[in-house]
Amino acid sequence: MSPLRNKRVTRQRQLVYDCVIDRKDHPSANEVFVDLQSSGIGLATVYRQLSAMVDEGILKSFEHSGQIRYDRLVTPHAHFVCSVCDEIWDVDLPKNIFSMAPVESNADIEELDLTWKGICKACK
Amino acid sequence: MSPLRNKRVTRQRQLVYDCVIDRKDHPSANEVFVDLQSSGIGLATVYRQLSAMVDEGILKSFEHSGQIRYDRLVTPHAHFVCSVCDEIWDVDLPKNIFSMAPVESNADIEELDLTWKGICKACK
DNA sequence: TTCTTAATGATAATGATAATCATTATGTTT
DNA sequence: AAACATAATGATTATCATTATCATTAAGAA
Repeated sequence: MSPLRNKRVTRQRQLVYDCVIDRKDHPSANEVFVDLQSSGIGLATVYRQLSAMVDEGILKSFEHSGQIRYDRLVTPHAHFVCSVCDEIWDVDLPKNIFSMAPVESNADIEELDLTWKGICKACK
Repeated sequence: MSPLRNKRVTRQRQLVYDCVIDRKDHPSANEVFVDLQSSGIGLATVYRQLSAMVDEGILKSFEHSGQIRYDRLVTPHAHFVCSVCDEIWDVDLPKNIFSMAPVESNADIEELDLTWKGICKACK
């Protein structure tokens, strides 16, 4: 998926998109901004482009320790977070998880957030 | 579980605890503060007591649309969030969910966060 | 009752994100 | 290629949630 989407392709939009794709992790807006410092991009533009791309379905986002993290992987998946180093990994959802939706809700499930927490291999 | 726990039992601690227990929902610190306005409690004290109670295991917390929500239910459970009215319900975890931990993580799972999202019965 | 010190409350500080607005530059039209 | 309409940008300010500071207060022990 390209960073186009009936939007103007500005130099800044391309920079933000490429940064998230290249990093392969789950950066915050500020981390993207720091990476792109030398380009002279403005912080507000980084925030705007990231949230625009989430609205367009090009990126996903989730909350993590008080800030929004961005994810280049937009297909359904879960996360594993190490409670020691705080690193985040994309992991598979349990098979058939969507069939395990709670009956209490009595509602159609649109999406889910699943985050596993533990100590990663490296920290153990 | 009482709000004791080798801490001094102040009037404010009791007020904060009772408020969360009585509300039966998932209030933010500010919502607790508003409820207790007439008592003259300070906002900082509400924040301090809530996070202290989480540390002590008396309450649980989770992030929701940019703020910390507090939960009187401390046993493992999931949440259902309505994408229309933004209300939150406690729901059961899928059976044996802990046995479905991702092999990729190669780690012991300490806990998990699971939030289902959809449109609730009332909003449909 | 006195004493020790944890807890409080008022307030300032911080950090993340959103809003504002004059300026710039993209994509289209001529 | 030049002009145009307007979306996007960047500098800045504002907002919101939360944390830190510190003088004062009040639990709970002596």
